[in-house]
Amino acid sequence: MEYMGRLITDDHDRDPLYFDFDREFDDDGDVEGFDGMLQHIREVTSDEDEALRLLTQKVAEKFVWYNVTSRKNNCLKDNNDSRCVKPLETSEMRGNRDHIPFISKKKRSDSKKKSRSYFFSSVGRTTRAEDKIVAQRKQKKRIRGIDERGEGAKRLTGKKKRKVEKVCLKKLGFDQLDFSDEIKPLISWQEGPDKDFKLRITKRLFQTDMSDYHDRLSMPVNQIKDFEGFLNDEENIELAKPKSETKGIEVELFDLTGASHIETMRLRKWDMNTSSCLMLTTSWKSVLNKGVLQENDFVQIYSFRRNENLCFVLIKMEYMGRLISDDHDRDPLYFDFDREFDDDGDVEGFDGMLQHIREVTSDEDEALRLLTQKVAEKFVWYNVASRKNNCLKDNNDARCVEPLETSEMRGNRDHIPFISKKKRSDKKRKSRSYFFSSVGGTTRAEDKIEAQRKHKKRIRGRDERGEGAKRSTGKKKRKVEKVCLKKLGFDQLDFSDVIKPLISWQEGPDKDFKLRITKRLFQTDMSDYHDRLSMPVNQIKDFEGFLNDEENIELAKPKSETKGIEVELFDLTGASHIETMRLRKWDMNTSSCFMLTTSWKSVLNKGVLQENDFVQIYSFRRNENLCFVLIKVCDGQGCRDGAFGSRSNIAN
DNA sequence: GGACCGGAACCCAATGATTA
DNA sequence: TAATCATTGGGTTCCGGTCC
Repeated sequence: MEYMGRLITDDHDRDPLYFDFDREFDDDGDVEGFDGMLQHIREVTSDEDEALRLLTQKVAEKFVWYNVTSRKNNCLKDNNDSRCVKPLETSEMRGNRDHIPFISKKKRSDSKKKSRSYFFSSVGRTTRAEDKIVAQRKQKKRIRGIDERGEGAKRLTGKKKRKVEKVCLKKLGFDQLDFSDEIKPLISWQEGPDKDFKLRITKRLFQTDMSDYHDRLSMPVNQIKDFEGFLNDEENIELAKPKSETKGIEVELFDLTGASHIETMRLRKWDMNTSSCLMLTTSWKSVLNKGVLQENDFVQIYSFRRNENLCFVLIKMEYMGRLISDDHDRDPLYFDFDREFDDDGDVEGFDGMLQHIREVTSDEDEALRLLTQKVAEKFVWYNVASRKNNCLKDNNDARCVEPLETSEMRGNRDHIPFISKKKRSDKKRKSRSYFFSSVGGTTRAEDKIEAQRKHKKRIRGRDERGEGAKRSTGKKKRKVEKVCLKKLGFDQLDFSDVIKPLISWQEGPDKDFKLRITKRLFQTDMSDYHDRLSMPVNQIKDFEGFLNDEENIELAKPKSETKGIEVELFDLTGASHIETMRLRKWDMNTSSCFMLTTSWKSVLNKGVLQENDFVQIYSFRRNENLCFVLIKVCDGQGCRDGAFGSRSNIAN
C-alpha cells in the first residue's frame, strides 16, 4: 500500500501524493463534513475496522464523485483557453481517446472554477452553430421516424427528451460495493436463516423510478448480477408467460431506507426488442413516499430467500445524488473543494495526485481506481490515524480530551475519533441522515403501528375485492369541490351565433354548429401526461344526433380495432389555433365518455386554461368532417365571485 | 345506487447514449 | 456510422372513492 509509510513516519518527501489535510480541515474553518462523518459512523458501528471501512468508503465517494462527476462540465476542452495550458495528451493516457485531464498549477489561480480539469471529457459545451446542426439532425430524425414507422407510430411530439447525465458505476467501482454481510443481520428474521443473500443490482434512480404514477422500479436484466442463478425454474416460467396470463411473482421488499418496512410487491419481467427489464411493481410508491429516496440517488438491491420465497432488500447509497445534481442542501457532508484548493494556497495535493497517477498508468479505469484509493487513504488515514493523539471521545465538548491509543484502534475496537458535536450547528445536525439510518420523525413504535395498519388495509382490500383487485394504496383521495352547472345555468349558455363567425371559414358554410357540452376542467383534464379532455356522454347535448352512422360504428369498435375519429379542434382560447385530435369513446361499466386525445396538451400549454375553469365545446361539420370549437366560459374563481352566477349557487 | 372524476396500473415505442 | 441498450414518458384501461 504505497505511501502508507508517510502516514506513520510523517515523511512527506516519500509521498508525492501528499494531501494537506491540516489545511483542508482547518480548525477555524468548517469542520462539519469530517466531524459529521465520524460521529455518524460512531453511531452505526462500534467495530473500528468496520468504521474505518465506512469512512474510507464515504470519503472516496465524496471526493471522487465531486471531482470526477459533478465537475465534468467544467473539464477543459479548449486548447486556446489560457487556463488549459497543458491539455493532457491523448497519447499519454490511452491512445487517441482517453486521458486524465491536467491543469497547470500556475494557471489555475487565474480562474479556478473555469479551469479545473477532471476525469472524463467535457459534456454539452456546444456552440450555437453546433446546437443548430444537432437540432436539425434531430428534426430530420423525427420526420424520418414518421415516414418509416407509419401508422403504428404513437409518439412524435417533438418534445425534447431530458438529458440525463451518465455515470459509469463500473468505472467507479461502486457496482462492486457489496454490503451483504452488513445488511443480513438487519433483517432480523428469528425463525430461521435466510438463504442466498446476494447483491443483485446497483442502480441509479431515474425519473421514471421516482414517478408516482409509474409506481415501479426498473432493474435492467443485464445489470443484474448472476441473473441466470437468480430465479428458480418455477419463477422463470411464471415470468416468461405472456402479460395477459401472469400477474408476476409476489415478492417481499425490505426497505432499509426507512425502518425495515416491508412491502409486498410484484416482480415482473418485461421483454423488449433487444433487452429485458425486471420490474418491481405495486407499492413501490410507498417506499418513495417516505421521502428518503431522491432522483439520482444510488440504491442497491439484494435478494434472498425466506421459506423459499423471493425477497429483496433495498438500501440507499446515500448522497450520491448530490454529486450529480450538485444540490448541496441535501448533503450535510458537502465538501468544499473550491476552498480546499484555494487560489492562493497550495494546489499540489490534487494536481500532484493526478499527475502521479498519469505517470503510473495510461489506463483510465485503472487511473480512476487509483485516484479513489489514494483519496480514501489520504483522507481517512490523516484524520483517523495521524490525528490519533489528539482525537477525543469526550462528550463534554472538549475537542481533545483523550488520545486514541493504538490498542484502541486495533484492539478493543470501540473507539472512533470524535470531535465535539457542539461545534456543529443544530440546523445541520437536524438535517443529517446516513447510511442505513431510519428516516423521518417517527419512532419505531409508530412505524410498526403504521406498518400494521397498512398491512391490514392491504389484506382487507384483497378479501373484499378478490383476485381482480389491483390497487389498495390507502392514499387519501383529493377532495374536489362540486359545482352544479345546471344550477348555475351554465349548461344553457349558448354562444353558437357569436362563435360561428370567428371560425372564419371562407370556402363554404359550416354545418350543424351546436353547443355540445359545458364542462368544468378537472385535474385529469389538465394533466399533461393524460393529454386528454373527457366529455361524459350523459352531459353531451343531443347525443343521438351528434355523430353520423359511420362515426358511431367506428367508435363502437373494440379498442384494439380503432384509433378513434380524427377531428379538428378550433381553440378560441388562444388565437383560433387548430389542433388535429382524435375522438374516442370509452365505454365503462355503467356509463361512457368521449375523449379528445392527442395534442390536447398543446391547448393546455398556452396557459389560458386552468383547473376548475368552465369551458364549452361546440361541434360542427366542415366538408362533412367533424370539428369542435373550444371556448372558455369563465375561470373557477370567476364562478365563485359571481361572474356567471352567485356564490350561493355553488353546490356544497 | 349510479355517475363519474381521479389516478393507479400497465404496456411499449421513442429516443439519447453508448458501444462496436 | 450503425447497432444496441437503457430510460423516458405517451397512451390506454379501468378501479376506488366521493358526491348527488
